[in-house]
Amino acid sequence: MKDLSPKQDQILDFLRSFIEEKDYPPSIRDIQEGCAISSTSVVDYNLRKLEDKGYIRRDREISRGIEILGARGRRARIVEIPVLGSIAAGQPIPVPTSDRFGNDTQDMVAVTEDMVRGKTNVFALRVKGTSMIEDLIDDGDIVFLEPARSAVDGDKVAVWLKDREEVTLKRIYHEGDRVRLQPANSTMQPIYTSAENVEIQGKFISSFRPSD
Amino acid sequence: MKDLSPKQDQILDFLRSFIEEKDYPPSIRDIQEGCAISSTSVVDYNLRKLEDKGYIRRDREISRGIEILGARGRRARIVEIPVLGSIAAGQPIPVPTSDRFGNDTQDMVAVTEDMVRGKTNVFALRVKGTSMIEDLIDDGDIVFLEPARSAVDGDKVAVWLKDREEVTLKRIYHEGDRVRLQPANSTMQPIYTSAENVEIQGKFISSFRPSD
DNA sequence: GTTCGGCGCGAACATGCGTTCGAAAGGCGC
DNA sequence: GCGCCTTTCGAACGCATGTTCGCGCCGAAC
Repeated sequence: MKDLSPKQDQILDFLRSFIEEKDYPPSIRDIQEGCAISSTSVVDYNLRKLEDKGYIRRDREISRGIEILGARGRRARIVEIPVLGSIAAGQPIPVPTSDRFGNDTQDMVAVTEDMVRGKTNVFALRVKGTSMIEDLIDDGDIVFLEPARSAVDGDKVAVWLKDREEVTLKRIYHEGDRVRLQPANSTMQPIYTSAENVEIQGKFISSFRPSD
Repeated sequence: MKDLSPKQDQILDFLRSFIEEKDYPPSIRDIQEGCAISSTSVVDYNLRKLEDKGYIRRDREISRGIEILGARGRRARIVEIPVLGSIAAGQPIPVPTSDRFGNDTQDMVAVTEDMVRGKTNVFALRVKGTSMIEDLIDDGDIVFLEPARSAVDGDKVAVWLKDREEVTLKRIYHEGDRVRLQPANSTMQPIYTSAENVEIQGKFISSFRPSD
């Protein structure tokens, strides 16, 4: 796992840029041409070296069976999260689409999965307004939520208010047969409504502030 | 760009999971086996259909020359950002390493590049303490910074304090030949020090709060 | 019924591509 | 100089893989 020869370094660089551009690994002969090497066996030789040193992984007998390891290669699992819309701005958010891949032009953000704690089906919303400012959630923040239909008192949840036809982000408290939706902003009043009127959409996981 | 047959849908799914797992696209025959198709020509046929419909791109005559387009394929540029250490906790942070890829075991987070506004060489730090709480930066947050050697008054910057040998995140104000490092916490006092004593490391871009 | 187009099938073909082998050309210590 | 190892070279071998073509199997339109 030490330093590598200039040629190996060159090959590694070529590997990266090739994959970056084409989205699939190069063949031995691609590398040969790309690095101006005279023989395929030289490429093979150095590839073995790189494998020994742990920089790449190769699937033998398989064309283009090269995988970059280490640093960039030991890639953390990356999840792409749809940004479904805005929250607490009065307008309804689109119902979480069937995901799969119909949502072509939809906003997406990608994060390492530890940023959403390995949860699945996480979605995101843009926060409008400062109703949760004391929970350090500001206007313009992006909040990550995991789908949920229920929550315990004090949870920060996105809820659908049937009568208002809007989604809002608040702390939730069950009080008998009604629900208190508590903003984290001392200048704002809680919303009291009936339990039937609220439909929990998701629970707060984490948040991101795009800019200053 | 309309709906696709069950077989095409299946192939597309297989493509995704294969690439996800192996890091390189499957061959025609890989698809054949993986989807229990009896002939390679059937795969080829449906692959052409998928290409016509714009779901994939193929490089002819090239083994495994398949690239997924659309939705997941038109992948947003993802940048990996090193989390260099903690800030404002008293201990120094390691000097931003030479990047390239010597930093194997280093913590990394990946985000879409719009989350760091396309800046380059961005790095990240974990925040310790609540000295910036009123700027909505809490203990445990991860802040993204762009390298900078100077800043204008009011900027949130990470500065190296030579005499204390520590890095801290504060708002900076130049006051004559001295510098005021202003915490965003009314219970804390600003730090006054000489301009020579501070070395600006980076400017605040954005922040992320991992958990509730 | 017949026809036609979408789709699947299997086999053969041509070539892309990984692998192997023998030989030779450097470094490096002796 | 002499060994010994690493690296390079060129060519051939052979499997892996993309491509093609003729032939069936429908279901829809006529």
